[in-house]
Amino acid sequence: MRTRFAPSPTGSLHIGGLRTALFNWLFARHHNGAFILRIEDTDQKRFDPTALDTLMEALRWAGLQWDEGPEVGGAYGPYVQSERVALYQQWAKWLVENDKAYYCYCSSERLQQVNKEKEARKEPPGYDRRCRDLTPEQRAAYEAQGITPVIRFKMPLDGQTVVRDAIRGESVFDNANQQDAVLLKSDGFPTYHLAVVVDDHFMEISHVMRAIEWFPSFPLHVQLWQAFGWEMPVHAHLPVMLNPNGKGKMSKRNPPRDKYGNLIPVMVHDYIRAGYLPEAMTNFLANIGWNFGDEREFFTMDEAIQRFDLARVNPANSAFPVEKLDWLNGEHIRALPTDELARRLRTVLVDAGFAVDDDLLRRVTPLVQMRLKTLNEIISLAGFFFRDEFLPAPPEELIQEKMDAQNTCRALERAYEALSTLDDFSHAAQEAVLRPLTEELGLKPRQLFGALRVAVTGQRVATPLFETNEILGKDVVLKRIKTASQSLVCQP
RNA sequence: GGCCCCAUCGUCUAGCGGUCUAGGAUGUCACCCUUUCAAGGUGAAGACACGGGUUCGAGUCCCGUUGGGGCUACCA
Repeated sequence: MRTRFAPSPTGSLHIGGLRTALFNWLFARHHNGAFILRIEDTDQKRFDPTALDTLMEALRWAGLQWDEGPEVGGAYGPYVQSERVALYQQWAKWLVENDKAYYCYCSSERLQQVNKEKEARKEPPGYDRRCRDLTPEQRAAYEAQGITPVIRFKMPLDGQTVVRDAIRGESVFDNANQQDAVLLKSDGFPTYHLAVVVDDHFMEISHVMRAIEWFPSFPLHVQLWQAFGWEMPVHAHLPVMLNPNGKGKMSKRNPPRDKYGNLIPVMVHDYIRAGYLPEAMTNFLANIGWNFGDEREFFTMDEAIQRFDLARVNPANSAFPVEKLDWLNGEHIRALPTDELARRLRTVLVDAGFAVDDDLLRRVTPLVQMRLKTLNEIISLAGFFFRDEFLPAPPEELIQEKMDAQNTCRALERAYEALSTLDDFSHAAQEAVLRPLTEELGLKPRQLFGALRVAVTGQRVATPLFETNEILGKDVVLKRIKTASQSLVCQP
């Protein structure tokens, strides 16, 4: 079994592209086959020299290593279409010689004119096939004018094309509705239609899994395979991922938003930057349009490989379920060994400009592990551990529910006294003196501990108080409590 | 507009003629736990788009309607 992912390098990798790549990869791995990366860079106008690296980086991040393709090579190369142009030209010519295709000399101006007229007559747009049956004399006349022709496919004028998709079965298209598509452009480069058939054939691809957007050109491809007389691989068209509201497919134009109106990313790199785990991302994507087979939705890619099967691919399009991504990311964060999580958090902190003490990070990590939905949340939740300078909260933040400045100040002073007596500053030792203090002061634990948390961390929402204090150390903690109580101007 | 694809809780899905008074997950809400926030536990609300067939029997098969989506380039 051989599958391929064949993106065009026009920018960073689209999240939908990653899903397509993932399904191809899972299928190949399940069957112990090969997963091939092929670069479809036949559109010179949209060429972006940095895109290929970005694309490969995204695939590697997701763990989708390819067995053949750029950088790794393989027996069916080259794997970049711009390096295969001679092959496409050769086979385009073969089609012309065998009366399956023809040279077309029409200018794009004429094509536009034809479409304008068709539109006026309320006819569907399309080429009028003027060059389909040119005499040798007519051709010679055009050639004499120095016009570089394109090569168009001779689509059968009548009859039907039956296509077979592994996910939805057979569909029938009337040939009369089809176009004589351009196969070879006047710049000598192939269009997608020619290149995909030639490459899938010579690269011996056994299963083509691609986006449903290709379905309308499927009859053309089927006719091309037949014209060449080559055996066609199994084709499966994957459903599209729609915006979370179900309106239109995910794209940069038509930016997707979650139910609160927040923009959600479309590009893989934006998810990387946002602190999502590759384990979560692939797990999430595998659950869209495919399912594990039992009721589990949380699984590893090794487990998915064991079970991956085209029969469980759902033909229906789906809205992008963003909330599940956050949930799954949290689950994967919790499933990580603590030192591994620390390693990944380190990158986030360093990127945010913190000087990271690894010993400190190792102690903080267990406190945040069950609280993070994304790695980036470490900054807002526990960034205070790593900041050089302490940023105290405004004094009013110290005052808890049903308390006032006076009793808050008093409580902080009493806590200061209690903690300063401790030689052992472990969280257990702190709790042993602070919990009785709540009763003595007639406060609820949430009131006293809440005030202390704000005093010590500078935030209302933070890591658990005693464990946090233990890491910060007695000196720092006492100093911050004093600062806090002084900010409240207590009455004696 | 034309061609094509699709249709189960808000969302992702299970269901491949009888086991469906439709299962799971997420999200929402409530309660429990609780030092904040999480995590965890318990529970609640929540769907077979509609109309015809076929069949002893339809969420499951067929047709139509409606709705949604995709495509309609010398882009992929």
